[in-house]
Amino acid sequence: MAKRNEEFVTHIASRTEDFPQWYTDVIMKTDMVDYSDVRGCMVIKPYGYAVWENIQHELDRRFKETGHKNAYFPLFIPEHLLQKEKDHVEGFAPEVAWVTHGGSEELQERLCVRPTSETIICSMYSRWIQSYRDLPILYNQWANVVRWEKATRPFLRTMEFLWQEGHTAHATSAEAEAETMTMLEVYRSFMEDFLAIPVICGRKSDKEKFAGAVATYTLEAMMQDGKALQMGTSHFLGDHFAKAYDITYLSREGKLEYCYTTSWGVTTRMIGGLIMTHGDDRGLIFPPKVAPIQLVILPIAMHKEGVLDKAYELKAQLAAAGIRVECDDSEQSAGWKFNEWEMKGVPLRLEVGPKDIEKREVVIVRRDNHEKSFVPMENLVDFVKSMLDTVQVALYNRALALREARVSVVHNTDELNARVQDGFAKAMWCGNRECEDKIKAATGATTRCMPFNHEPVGETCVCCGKKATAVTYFAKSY
RNA sequence: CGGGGCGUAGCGCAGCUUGGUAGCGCGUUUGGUUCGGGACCAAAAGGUCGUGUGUUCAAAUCACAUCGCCCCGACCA
Repeated sequence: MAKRNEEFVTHIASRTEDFPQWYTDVIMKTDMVDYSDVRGCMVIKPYGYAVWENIQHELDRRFKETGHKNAYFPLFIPEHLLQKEKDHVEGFAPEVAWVTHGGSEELQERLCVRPTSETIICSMYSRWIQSYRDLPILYNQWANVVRWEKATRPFLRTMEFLWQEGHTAHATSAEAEAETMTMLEVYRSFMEDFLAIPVICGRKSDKEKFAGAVATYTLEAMMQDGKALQMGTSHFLGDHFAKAYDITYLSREGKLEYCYTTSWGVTTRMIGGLIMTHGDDRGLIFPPKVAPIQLVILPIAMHKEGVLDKAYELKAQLAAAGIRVECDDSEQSAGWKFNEWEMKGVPLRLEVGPKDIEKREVVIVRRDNHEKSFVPMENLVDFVKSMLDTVQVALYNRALALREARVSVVHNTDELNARVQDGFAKAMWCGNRECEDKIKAATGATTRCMPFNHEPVGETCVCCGKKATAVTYFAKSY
């Protein structure tokens, strides 16, 4: 019956032959999203939104563990507030949506729909912060933002998207820098442990950094087509915003000082990263920790005496153990269900039929490698728990191996150009914008980041041959 | 914003070159047999061919315009 499967996979494009088409096919056919009547905006359907909810719960827990509190700021920002930080407004102005009318009346001052909230939040911080005793302020908000993008793709770039944005204010530069690094590490461990996506952490070039930041730190992941996806960023804003928005405090010594601020965010784009990191030609593969459904029960010959009852009993047992489990008792053939749930990326499948009930066992099949186990019913919960952990780790290791196979050190632009066709080039760079632009024009690749604690891989710039200052990753990116 | 592709039943598509009764597959509905890798038989429902204007006795088909979507590039935390 292998032939049937080949017919099935023609329903979604092959990811090696047409990766973009594969991506679109998979998210549409698994019912994660739908296009809407608004250009560039998507509907996140329940199966997709469940992934976001799992991400939110886990990140929110980690934010609170590191001392942050949630708040909510307005969607609208008056134009005069946006104008105050020069680099920031220059960076965002081209993609801002404006509200000009309330009902039929024209507004005296236009309102911007937030593309990010530094401006409105900093203006509030300037009111709330008077003394060193008010610091630090460690707030986060879960919100939607709007950026008027010209080209969009579901999850990866949409005009409206969901995210969290942390905004903190500190007494000293060192404290704010430490916060920037703390949150980068929160993101790194979340992405690697929870999403099973290996990331490369490092600093962005001046060209690529956040508009208005002193320094931007990023987490870069490699997708299966070798392109980079920026999974999240953490910004050290120095005193730029504090000066623009007049956030000052009276120090212990009685001196008026400017604050130092940070901001950090991750978005629904991570869901796109999840899909493009783990999926295969049969569809999605979710790491167990983030999977909307961790195990699906498929009753075989379910109209035979006792099969459905046993399936429901096993479901209750697994649910009671905290496993996200579903039982598919719909009127479809078993074969159809196998393919459907594989496409939807459920990490484990449990088959139970008359033969199994007789032997007091069930069949468990892994989504990632199709390995089949026969498990005695009395060991079920323990087996499933440990198998979910095994799959979680296996997916991370597979993604890491794939990335390592496609990263290499390059010493000239020809090598760099060849490498970035399907992977990351690691090279020395002089740090000058001219070389960065030249490489972009010649190869389509941009600087992704300058990683921490990497040994130099040479002494001269891959482009100009002058003295190099930093190890840098170059790649084509989303 | 540039280049390419596409809008026909819920979904995927054919039909357009050479104008003349709206087609196929999947899904859906009804009944029956099935069920361990996308089952089978029988019957049925489902369409202002993206939109507008024009050419014509006649337009899904030709022309012009327009809207939308997808991919590549440019641009972009």
